[in-house]
Amino acid sequence: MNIGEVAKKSGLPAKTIRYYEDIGLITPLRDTNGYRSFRESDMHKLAFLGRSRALGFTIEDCRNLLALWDDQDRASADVRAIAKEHLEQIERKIADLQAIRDTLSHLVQTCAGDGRPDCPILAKLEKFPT
Amino acid sequence: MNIGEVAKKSGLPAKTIRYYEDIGLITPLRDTNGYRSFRESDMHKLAFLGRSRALGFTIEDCRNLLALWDDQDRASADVRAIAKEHLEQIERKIADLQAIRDTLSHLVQTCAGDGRPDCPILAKLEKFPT
DNA sequence: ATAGGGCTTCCAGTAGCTGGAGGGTCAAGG
DNA sequence: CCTTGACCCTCCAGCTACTGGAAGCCCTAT
Repeated sequence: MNIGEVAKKSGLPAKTIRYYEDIGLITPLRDTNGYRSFRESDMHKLAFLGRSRALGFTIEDCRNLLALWDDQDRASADVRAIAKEHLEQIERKIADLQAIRDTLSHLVQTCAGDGRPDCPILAKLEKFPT
Repeated sequence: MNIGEVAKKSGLPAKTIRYYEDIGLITPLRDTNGYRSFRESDMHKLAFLGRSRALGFTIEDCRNLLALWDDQDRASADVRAIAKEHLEQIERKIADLQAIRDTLSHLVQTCAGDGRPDCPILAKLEKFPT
């Protein structure tokens, strides 16, 4: 399979696939003409990567998950630890964003949003104790 | 005021303050020895920037907010538009993260997390239709 | 032969800093 | 007067995870 086909099947841009090769996540073969030649197993890995990335795992997490995936003798605890740590990060991020959202939505609501210069948003940014 | 003092007062690292000067957000004076010399107005702007950034506004948003802040004749509608757009982005991001969190927390719950290789997390990453 | 599409590499840029090298400046203590 | 240590300076590189573009080869169809 050439990169175009793999890109279509996996949903990942060709650029991204080349990048994943660059950083050693996959190692497709090469045809005599220099074109990358993807096996089913490469395709499989790319799909795995696409899903992991869609769940917000970092590339390094993905690298580790991929290694665990390849290892038939892995302990599920290792996988779970990565996922749990990631989950906690996500939860922290959600909490942060919710706090921001609350502040911001309050500000947007109290701002007249008309032609006058008077603006509680700027007032808050000016004075709000961080 | 030297950069160290400003850093302490504003809570921003000196590196960041220099960076903000680099990209034209502030323009402190210079002493004869080459040291940056910050006025109260610079300090004030940095505090404004710190708060805007803490609310997740991009640097470009900050630049625009700062310009509006400086402009006594601004229309509050302009400020509100920036904040509202940002708020909507935040809300989208929260929704995305919540979806991820739900998937992930379900996976973490169903994974035994013991020494056995059997792992629903990897199974999901392998098969889940993106 | 030529046109098009697909493939290759390599370089640069994105956002918002952050770390470090290499060096000048200043105030206090010996 | 000299040294020490805490400042300050500039410039360059690196971080994440790609993305865009230039320059050029390959393959198929007409």
